[in-house]
Amino acid sequence: MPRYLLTAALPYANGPIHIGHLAGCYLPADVYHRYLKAKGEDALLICGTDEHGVAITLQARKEGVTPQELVDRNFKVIHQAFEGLGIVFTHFSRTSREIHHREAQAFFLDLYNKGFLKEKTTSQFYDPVAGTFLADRYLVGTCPHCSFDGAYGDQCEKCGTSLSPDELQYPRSVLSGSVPEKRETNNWFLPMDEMLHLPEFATYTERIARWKSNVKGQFNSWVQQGLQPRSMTRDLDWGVKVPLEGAEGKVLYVWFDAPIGYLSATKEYMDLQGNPEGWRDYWESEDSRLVHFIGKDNIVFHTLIFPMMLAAHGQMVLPWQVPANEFMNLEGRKLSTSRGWAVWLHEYLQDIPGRQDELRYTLLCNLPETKDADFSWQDYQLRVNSELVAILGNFVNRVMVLTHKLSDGHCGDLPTVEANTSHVSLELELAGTRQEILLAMEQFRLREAMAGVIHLARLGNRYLAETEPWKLLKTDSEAASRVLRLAAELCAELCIALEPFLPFTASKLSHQLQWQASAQEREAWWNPGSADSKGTVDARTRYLAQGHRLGPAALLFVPIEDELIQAQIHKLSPMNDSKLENDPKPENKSKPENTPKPDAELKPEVTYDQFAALDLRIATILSAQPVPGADKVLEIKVDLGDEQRTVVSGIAQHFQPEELVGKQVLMLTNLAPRKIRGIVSQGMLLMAENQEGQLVLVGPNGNGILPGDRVS
RNA sequence: GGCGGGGUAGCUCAGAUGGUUAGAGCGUAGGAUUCAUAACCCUAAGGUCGGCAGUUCGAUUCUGCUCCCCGCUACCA
Repeated sequence: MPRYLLTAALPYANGPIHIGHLAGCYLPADVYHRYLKAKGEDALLICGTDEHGVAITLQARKEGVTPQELVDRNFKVIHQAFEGLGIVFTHFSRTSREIHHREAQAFFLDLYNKGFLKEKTTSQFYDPVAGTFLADRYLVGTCPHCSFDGAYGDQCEKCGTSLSPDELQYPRSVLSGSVPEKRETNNWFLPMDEMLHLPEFATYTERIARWKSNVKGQFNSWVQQGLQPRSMTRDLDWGVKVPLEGAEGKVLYVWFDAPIGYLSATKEYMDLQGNPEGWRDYWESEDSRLVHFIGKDNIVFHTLIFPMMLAAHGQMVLPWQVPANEFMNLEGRKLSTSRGWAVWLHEYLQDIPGRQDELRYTLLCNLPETKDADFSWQDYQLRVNSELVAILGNFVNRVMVLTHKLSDGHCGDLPTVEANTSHVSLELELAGTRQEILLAMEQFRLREAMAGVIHLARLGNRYLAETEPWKLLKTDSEAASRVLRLAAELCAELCIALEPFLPFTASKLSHQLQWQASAQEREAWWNPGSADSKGTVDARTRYLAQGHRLGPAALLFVPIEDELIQAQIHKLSPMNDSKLENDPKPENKSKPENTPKPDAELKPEVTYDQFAALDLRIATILSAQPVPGADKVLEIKVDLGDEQRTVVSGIAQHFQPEELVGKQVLMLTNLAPRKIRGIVSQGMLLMAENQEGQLVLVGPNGNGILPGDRVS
C-alpha cells in the first residue's frame, strides 16, 4: 500500500492568509488529505511557516519590530486561522525552529560533501545606500564584449554573452542607482545544468507527462531553455547560516531552505511521536508518494530545483504529483494585499463566525484548477443560499421533519427491490455519482468531486418528489416509512461524502442523525469496487439500524442576508474606485527574491546643500513613444525652454503616449545621464504614486509657468 | 519582449485523439407541488466554443498569425 506525503506550500510569514492562498493550495491539500484518511490510506499533511528571506526583514523594519517578533506573531495568526477553517495539518512547523536550521544545514553539507555545491569567490557588489549585497541581476553596467551600456550582472541582453558581475564596466546598482562598492564574498552554486542528467532526476522526468498542463508546460519550458548554475547562498543575516568555514554573514537561499522545511517538519513530527526514524517511511521509501500542493507561482521550484536537490541528496523520493493551482481573483480583480483587496481568513472567521463550510464550499466550487478563477461575495451568497441551503440543507431538513412527523424520529424498514422502482433508480444513480466523485478525487479534480457530493443531495430531493412520502404518510404509513428510511440512509451517506469537503457540516449532520460512521463504513464508501456490487436496496450497506432514532431537526445552513454581503463588499473597497483597471504592482509574491519596494517611512534628513544640488525644473512633454522590446518604458522628448532632451521613463503602463504630449511635468535635470535600452536618458520625470499604485504627473498648478522654469 | 497557461451559454466553470442536436450548476421564463429554510421537482429559452487565415469531405477541437487575461522572467534614472 502506498504511503502519501502531502505538503502544502509554506506560507510566508510576512502577513496573514487570504482566500487566494486557501484556494491555491491549503484547501485542496486539506480536502485531499481528509479524503485519503477517510479512504484508510497512510497519509501525512505537512506544512509550516516560511520565516526567512529579505522580505521578512524589510517588513519587520517597517513595523519597527524585530524579524523574530514579526514571524512569531504571524505564525500564530496563520496557524489559528487554518485551524479555524478546519484545515488540519498532521504537523505545522516553522522554519525558524532549531530542528529546521539543523536539517537545512545538514542537507546543505550533504550536497556540499558530494560535490554538488561549487564555491565561487566573487567580488560581489555591495550597495552602500540600500545596505545590501546586490544579486547579479541588480547590477547594470557596460558589457566588456559589445560595450552595450545596459548589460546585467549575469548576462548582456545585447550580445547574449553570459557575464559575471565583475566583468561589467562601470557598474551601478539597480536598487538605488548608487555606485556599488566591490566586496569579496563567496557563494555556493547548484550546477543545475549538470544535475539534469542525474539518473534519479531523469527517471523522475518521465512521470511529468501525466501532470496538469500548466505544470508540465512550465517544467518543459525551463528544461528546454537550458539551466544555469544557481547560487544557493545569500549575503544576509536573517536565515539559516551557511554551515561552512568562512561563511559568516551568509545564509541559505530561501528557496534552498524552504522546501527542506517539509523534511524538517516531518522529522519534528516523528520526533514528537517518539518515532525518530519514522520520517524515512515517507521520504525514502519507494512506495511513498510525495505530493506538493502549491500555487502556480511556485511551479519551477517544486518541479525542478527541489527535486534536483532531492536527487542529489540521494535515496529520497521525488515528487509523485504536483497539482499546482492557478490564482483566485476577487470580484474580478487580482488580489492585492497592499491595497486591501483581499479577504483575510482570520477576519472572515471573526466577521462571519460559524460559517466555515460556507467559505470552504464557495472556494471549492471555484478552485482555479485549470485557469484563474474568481471569488465574489454575490457568488458566495448565491452558492450558499441556492445550493447549501436549498439543496443540501433543505433535503436533510425534509427527511428529519418527515421522519419525526411519521414515527417520532424512528427509522423504519428499508424498501424492497420490488416495492417501487424509484428506490432502485435512486440506488443506481447514487452509485454512479459516487463513482464519479471517486474518479474526480483520484485525478485531483476537487471541484468536480464537490459538485458530485451536492448532486447526491439533489438526487435525494428528486427521490422525495417522486415518492411523495408526505402523501403516503396519510395513506400508507408503511410505505412512507420505507421511503424515509432510505432517505435517512442517504443522509448518513452524505455524512461520509461531505466530511473531506465540509467537515463542520458533516459533524453537524452526524450529530443530528445521532449516528457516526465507523472507519470501515468510511473506507468502504471511499474505495472503488468495495461496495459497488451492492447497487440494490437489499444488498446495500446499511448505516442506520432499524428503529434507530434520529435526533431533533436543526437547520444545517441559514441563508446569507444581503446586508452581510453588502458589508463585506463595502469593507473590501473603502474607496470604491472603478477606474482600478490595471494592476501594475500586484501583490502575489510568496517569496522575497524580488526587488524590495521603497517603504513608507520618511527617508533620513538631508542638508540644504544636498537639496540645492538638485536641479528641478518644469518640462513640457513634446512627444512620447514606446521603446521596442520594453513593456514599461517610454521614450519621451521634453522641452526645457532653451534645450530639448530625451528621457526614458518607466511609465508605459500608466499612460498612453499620446495623452502625455503637451503636459507640463516636474523634472530632475541634473541627474547623471544613463543609457536604457540603448537610449540615453537625460534626466528623470517625477511622478506621484497614489494609493492604487497608479502614477500621476506632478506639474504646476498656476498659470504662466514656462518650460525650463526652476522649482525650488 | 522571451517562455508557459488560459480565452466555451447572462454568471461561474466542464469538455472535445477533428464528425450526427457543445455540457453542468447558478440566474431567467413557464409548469407542477406543498413534507421542507416561498425551499424542492419538471420543462424551456440562451452559445458564430476570442478574432483572421490555412489543412481537411468536415474544426469550436489541428497549424499559422493576431487580440485580451494570468504566471515566471526582462525592462522603470
